[in-house]
Amino acid sequence: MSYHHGDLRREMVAAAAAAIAEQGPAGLSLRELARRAGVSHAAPAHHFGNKTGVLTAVATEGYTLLAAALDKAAPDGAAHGRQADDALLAAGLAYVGFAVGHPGHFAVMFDRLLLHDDAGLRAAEEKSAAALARVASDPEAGRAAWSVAHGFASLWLSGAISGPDAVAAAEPVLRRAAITGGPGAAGVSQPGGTPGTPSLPAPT
Amino acid sequence: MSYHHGDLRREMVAAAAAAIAEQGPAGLSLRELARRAGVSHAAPAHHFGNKTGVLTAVATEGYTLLAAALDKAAPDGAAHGRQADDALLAAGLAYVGFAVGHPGHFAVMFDRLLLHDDAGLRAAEEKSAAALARVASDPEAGRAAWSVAHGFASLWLSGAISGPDAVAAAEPVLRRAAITGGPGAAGVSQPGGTPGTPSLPAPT
DNA sequence: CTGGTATCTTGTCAATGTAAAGATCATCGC
DNA sequence: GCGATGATCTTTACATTGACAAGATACCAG
Repeated sequence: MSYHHGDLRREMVAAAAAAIAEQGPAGLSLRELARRAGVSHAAPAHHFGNKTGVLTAVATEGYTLLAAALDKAAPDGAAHGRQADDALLAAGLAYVGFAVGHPGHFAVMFDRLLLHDDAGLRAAEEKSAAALARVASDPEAGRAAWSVAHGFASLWLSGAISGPDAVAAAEPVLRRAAITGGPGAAGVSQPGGTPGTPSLPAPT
Repeated sequence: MSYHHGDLRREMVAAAAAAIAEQGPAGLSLRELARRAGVSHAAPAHHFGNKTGVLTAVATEGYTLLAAALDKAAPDGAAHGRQADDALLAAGLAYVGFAVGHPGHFAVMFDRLLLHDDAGLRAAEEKSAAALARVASDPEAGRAAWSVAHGFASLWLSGAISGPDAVAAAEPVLRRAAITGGPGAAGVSQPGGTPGTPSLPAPT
């Protein structure tokens, strides 16, 4: 084998995501990864530092993919006017579709013990946070929609909710948990709610 | 050191839940557990078989605790009539409260690779499923409410949503994602139908 | 008291993550 | 062309872990 593999990093991220999808983050073995790529057992360490680095790389790719999926499902202009709720629903379905389509990435993205000071991860996180904010009328509505979609996706991936098609099963649920129009719109909005908190992980 | 510890199994489940809360399921070390309990490194294997067995035991305890929390928050009689939505909200808040109060248990409960054929686990799962079904008007409403609460709790524990108090922060979100009354009720921009009429009473 | 069983220990092994130090290659200045 | 420099990968080594087998100890029924 030649020394330079050429595209080892990218290939390892993909292999890691696949392995995580099958056996969870704990079942990921750096040596197994190296074996499948045909390189020595210490090769991954060079690209990712350590195991957490691999998970961080997978999560970074995940946030980028998620941002793209959200943008595609609910393009910029659609977030205003009467179709705002439609856009939010479309984004929610795209969120679920991303989660079941990339279970390995999804399983890692919300892990508390990632390298949250990694610049690439932060940038990717902000991309998807921006995509979410773009379809939500206000931060609180964003959190609500995010919670529904994230919860359904998590429960589906864990097997707690099952069926033939995740997105099809999610649609009535997302409609049921209807996100009410805006702040102070129908529904029970809060007097003097605290608008403030950011929507992405702060370094705990 | 006397041979019989007395209450080793219970103590280890508690220690495991604490360790998982800090370092995640992957960071759990059976040998470290044994060390802290002052027993030999092979003692855990006798009680739990293997590492997955420990996680299964923690999850079982988690489901039991969750069922108790749900029952306490929304007792049996409250699920009918006009207070049905109140009961659902109370159950949702109790769900979030349980998750942030027992992060170690919660982190393991929805792991796909548990020993799902364990009799104790199955029984505990069904207890909490029954508690959920008791407060939901129909299965689909149950899935919707479950998704919202589960999603918010997961995002909170991951740090994606943060603030001073989880349950207080969850309340407006759960209200926002208002569970509409019955099957076929209004949702997000249903064609022609009555617009979403939130049925939750305003906070006093 | 005795046999049996549950509980725990000791010894061992392969696999893993991580680190240090060396080998190979690619690229750029000259 | 060519040598230096840095990136990529290997080799070697070590501590830790999960799992297994076999033995020691404590409790309990008869």
